[in-house]
Amino acid sequence: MHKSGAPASVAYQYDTSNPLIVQGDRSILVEVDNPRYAEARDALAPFAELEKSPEHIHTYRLTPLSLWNAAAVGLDAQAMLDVLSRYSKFPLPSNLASDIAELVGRYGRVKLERMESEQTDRADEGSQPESHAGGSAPLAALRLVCEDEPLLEELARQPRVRDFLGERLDRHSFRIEPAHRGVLKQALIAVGYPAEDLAGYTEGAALPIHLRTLARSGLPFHVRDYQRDAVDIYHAGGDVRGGSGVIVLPCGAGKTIVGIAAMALMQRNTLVLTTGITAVKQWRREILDKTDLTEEQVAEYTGETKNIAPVTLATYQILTYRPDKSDEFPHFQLFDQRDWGLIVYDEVHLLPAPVFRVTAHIQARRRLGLTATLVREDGREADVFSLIGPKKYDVPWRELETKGWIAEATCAEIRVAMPEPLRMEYAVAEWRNKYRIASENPAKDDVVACLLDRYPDSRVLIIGQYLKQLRQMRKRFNIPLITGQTANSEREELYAKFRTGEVRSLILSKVGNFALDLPDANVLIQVSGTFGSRQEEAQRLGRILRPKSGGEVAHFYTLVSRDTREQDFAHHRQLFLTEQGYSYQILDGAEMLDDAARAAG
DNA sequence: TGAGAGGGAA
DNA sequence: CTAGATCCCTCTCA
Repeated sequence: MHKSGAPASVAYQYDTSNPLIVQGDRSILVEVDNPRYAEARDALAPFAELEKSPEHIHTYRLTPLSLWNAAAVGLDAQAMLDVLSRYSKFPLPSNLASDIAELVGRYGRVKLERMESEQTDRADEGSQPESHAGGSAPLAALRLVCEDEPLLEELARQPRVRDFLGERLDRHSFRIEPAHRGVLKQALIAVGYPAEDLAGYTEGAALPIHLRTLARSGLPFHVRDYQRDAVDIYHAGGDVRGGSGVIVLPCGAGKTIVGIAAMALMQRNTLVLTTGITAVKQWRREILDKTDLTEEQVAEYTGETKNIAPVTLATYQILTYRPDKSDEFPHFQLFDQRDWGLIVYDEVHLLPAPVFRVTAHIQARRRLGLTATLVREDGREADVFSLIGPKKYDVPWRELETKGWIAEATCAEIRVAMPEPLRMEYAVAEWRNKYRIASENPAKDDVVACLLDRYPDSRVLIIGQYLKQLRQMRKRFNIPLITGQTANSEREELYAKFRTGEVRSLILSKVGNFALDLPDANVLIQVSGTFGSRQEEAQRLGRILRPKSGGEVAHFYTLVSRDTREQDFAHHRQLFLTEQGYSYQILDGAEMLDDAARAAG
């Protein structure tokens, strides 16, 4: 997917009209108003992380993890330096080239390999897989290999790493117990040398799966180009380089289809882990609709049904369940119930700690992570990298927009002043209460009214975090409200009415973050949200990204109290989408109201 | 046997 | 930092 840039010998035209300032601390300043901004941003995105995005200058950073993820898809240091040089105002800081080369070069300096050389060759995907009724073969021992002897010595002396090394095999390698494969990788990334895992996988029990060209629903079905690319790249290198990693795709881009296509490629018993029961049901529906598997072959393993079949769908929560604080996780046995050949981690950015732990023990199983935003709010990205695998594929959201797979969307941040008495309340409030006071700013209601008037023919969703605030809006606008307390039957009824247009707008609490069956809308108004959650922002935008029949543009508005903590959190929330190429227009709430009043005469 | 409420967890 | 939603278990009631 990523092409390496110009050859190293090219002389660059450093010019102050270029958009980047590259600094020695591996931060990069990007001029947003520069004509080459979009181009530079897209070139930067594969190996840099957006850290701050105030109006005019954005700050990106080359973090070890962003560089290693790029290295894992084959981007080399020279290609990255080429990008920086091409868009830089000034010659790069003298230390930077060696600094980047050093960091990027660390990925793969140590490798995990299988001990035996007589690796049994597996038949290619095209041919019929043989059946493996007898369960998995005994796990072969592994070795950690590093051609750089002093480095290996240094690593072997690191306390965190030392414990997982077996006997010294020769100058360049140690024996590794298969059980230590995961924890060793975690230790190595923690000391700054992520291992490249080339030890391969156990086959898993065979399961013939074929994709239908005509879905059971009667609609034609085919895997889209980018979905096919994602699976091919995930699998590239067969069982040595392929077979584990993460695919990043926007909400609504069909991650389930990617998972199903991976299953069809592997032809193995598969365990799918998801965030909730509704997701389990959705996966099951899709699998039955789009493959030739039968009802009996696809089982749900959740709080309500505990079936196990060649394809089993489970929730993260049932895995993390522990009776009375014991250290036992009774449902972990699910991992041993079958000879799984593939484990799919849906919404891998939400993977909970105990599932990391068990995943560390099953590193011989192929693993596929799926997510819309690889960023976690808890800083455990390194665990995803070492235990699920590096990022294998992503497409900027805007690229899918250009191709028409997701709707074009505009984003706007509307700053709303707080009324005078509230400003005083805010000023004297305790630090921890300020966010809520700002979020519930009642002046937002007037702006919502204004937006509702502006889009009389659109389907509008209003999403917020505080029930009190939402109830107030329901009262004022007489729009139905759905919260966690709303009975399922009532939810479905409202969704259905919204779909047919009988109900034009809905107010949603945090249910809107999870509801998979929520119909698509054209306009989304966010009136409050969870602190700085980038993921939530992305998820909510995703609600309006389904392509519109007439190709209409979707609109995302986020309402923020001016000069408050909420504004700071709002900025953090926007980072991921900004990285994806969306820009937030800043609007003034008071001006909007004035304009609306004038227009009304 | 199944539905529904309540508590605890992350 | 908080509030809210979800899920899983157990208990109760029919």
